[in-house]
Amino acid sequence: MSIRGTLTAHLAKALTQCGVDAADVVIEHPAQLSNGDYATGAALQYAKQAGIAPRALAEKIVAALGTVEGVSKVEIAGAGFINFHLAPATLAVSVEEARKEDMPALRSLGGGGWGANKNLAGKKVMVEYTDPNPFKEFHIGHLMSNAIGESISRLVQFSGAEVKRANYQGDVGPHVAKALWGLIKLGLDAGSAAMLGKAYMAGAKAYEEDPKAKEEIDAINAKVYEHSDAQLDTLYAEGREASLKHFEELYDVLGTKFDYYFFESATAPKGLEIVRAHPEVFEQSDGAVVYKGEKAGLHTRVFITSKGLPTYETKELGLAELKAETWECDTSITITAHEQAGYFAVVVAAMKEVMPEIAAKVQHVTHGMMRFAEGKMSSRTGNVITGESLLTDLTEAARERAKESRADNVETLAQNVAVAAIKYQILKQGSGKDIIFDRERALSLEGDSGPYLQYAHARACAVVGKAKEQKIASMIYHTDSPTEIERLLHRFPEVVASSATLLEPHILTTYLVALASAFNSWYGREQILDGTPAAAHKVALTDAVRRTLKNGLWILGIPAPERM
RNA sequence: GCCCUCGUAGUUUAAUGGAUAAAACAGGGCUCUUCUAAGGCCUUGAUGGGGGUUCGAUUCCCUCCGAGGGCACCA
Repeated sequence: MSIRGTLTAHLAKALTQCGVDAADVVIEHPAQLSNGDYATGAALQYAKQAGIAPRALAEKIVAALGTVEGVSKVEIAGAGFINFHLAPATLAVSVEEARKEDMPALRSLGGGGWGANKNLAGKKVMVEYTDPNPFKEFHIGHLMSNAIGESISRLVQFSGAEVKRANYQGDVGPHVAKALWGLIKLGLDAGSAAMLGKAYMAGAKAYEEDPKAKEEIDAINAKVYEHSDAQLDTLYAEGREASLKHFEELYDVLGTKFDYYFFESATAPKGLEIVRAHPEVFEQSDGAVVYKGEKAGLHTRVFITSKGLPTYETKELGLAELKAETWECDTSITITAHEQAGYFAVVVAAMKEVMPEIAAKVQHVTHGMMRFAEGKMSSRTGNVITGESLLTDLTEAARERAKESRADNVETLAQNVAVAAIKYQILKQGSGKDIIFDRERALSLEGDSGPYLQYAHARACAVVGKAKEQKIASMIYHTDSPTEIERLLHRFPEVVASSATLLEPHILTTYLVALASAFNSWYGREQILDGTPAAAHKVALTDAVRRTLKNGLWILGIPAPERM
């Protein structure tokens, strides 16, 4: 049993002995390490029920607890908190665990077993994220969805579930028609991703401003659905391929590998079939087919337009069925921006009526929008900032530093640092809030940042490597009085577990910075390879930090270079 | 108008209802002839207003103010 489990069991028993009927026993990690490794406010919580003062109850509880194996000290603090300090030997177990070699079976999980849990063992989870649209730019929102989705996928994997990554892309619809219109009018090359972006911008602008262009674009849209124009189909195929190929290059840099790709061209007919098969659910209204969300406390949305074309809502129903046919899972998570929450709620309400088994598995995770700190709305060139240009700019900034690093490959390091900078800024905060992206801050590559974590990891790697070279032993002495580092290391698996349960990568991010900071501070104070017998212990500790940062960064989807 | 998020140092973010509200950046001052200075050390500074629930509220409830998003043929 874990030390946490042991503590909870002992505490529950002690509370009962004190005559307290405790519904739940809460054990937390004190924010301040000086307050111990675990703590409970049970005495405060149940003082009223017990009819005595909190501190008096705390003393009774501590007396009833007796000795708990693995705990070296129990103290009462503040208003009546009971703080538990773990024995050095208990902490040493965690440190050794952190240093264990990866088990081959777990190697595919990046860092291996340290920090993993079995909370979702045997479960199958599909995570859909990124979702860029071919023919359009890969924008900041896609970068956000990608960073969050990848990290959630990995958290779920670290919880023992089998995960499949899915990417859903809009390869039909008005935006495609706009891009095709632009390609034709401007005579651009459909084989170039950059030209596609240009064509789309032109088409989108004309659609708003020119009624004739709008008519033409609508006609193209219909033709693409119907495949009624061979020439158009050829152009379409060329553009689609170029776009998808380009996205693939970005996924490679970002560290995502999708298992399934779904396309609107496939979900649209499927969705239409579903909607048409359920006239009792979807109603006719002003020539369109709608779902009246009011019956579920929501609002009405159009599923099939009066022109007979499926909307995104209908395609989403088709997607849900397509996913279920492709891979049967227990949970299907979709990551989108918060602006789609209202739309998604209506789709799920409709889904509950027409395919309840599938609807029951659906989970929607939303994130805020990325906005830019004032006065920094455009990139140097004056264009809108795309996800790609942001990456390019960050890589350029990182390259200057990388040139003076120890990296074998400057370009690779620069790219890794850039990915770390951007992903960190996305993952460091809780979901729901808009992300204010400050490019100056991100480009500085200092302080509370992805590169900070990478640097601490690389530094730990260097020390461990040097120790190996000098054939210095590496082992933990249980007699040593534990430092902040051991105590933080012990928390890692629990942090990963709660981060995974809440699907909140920022919990892990916050923890890793605390660990890296404690390590850097200790590094500044201590000479690790000091030629004394104590060096063995310090090397082991450094090794455990290295491994924890490595696994933690892996979960965040941030590369962990060994030299920089 | 209705619905969904969100208001914490100058700025960007932390804080499963708990302890002295934690960091980073920016500002000021130190620190590489010792293992990586993308580092370390010192220093100034905050819970939008008002009620309520609670032993205890940044956290939960109500209200006001403010920001962002959504609400029929876009995705």
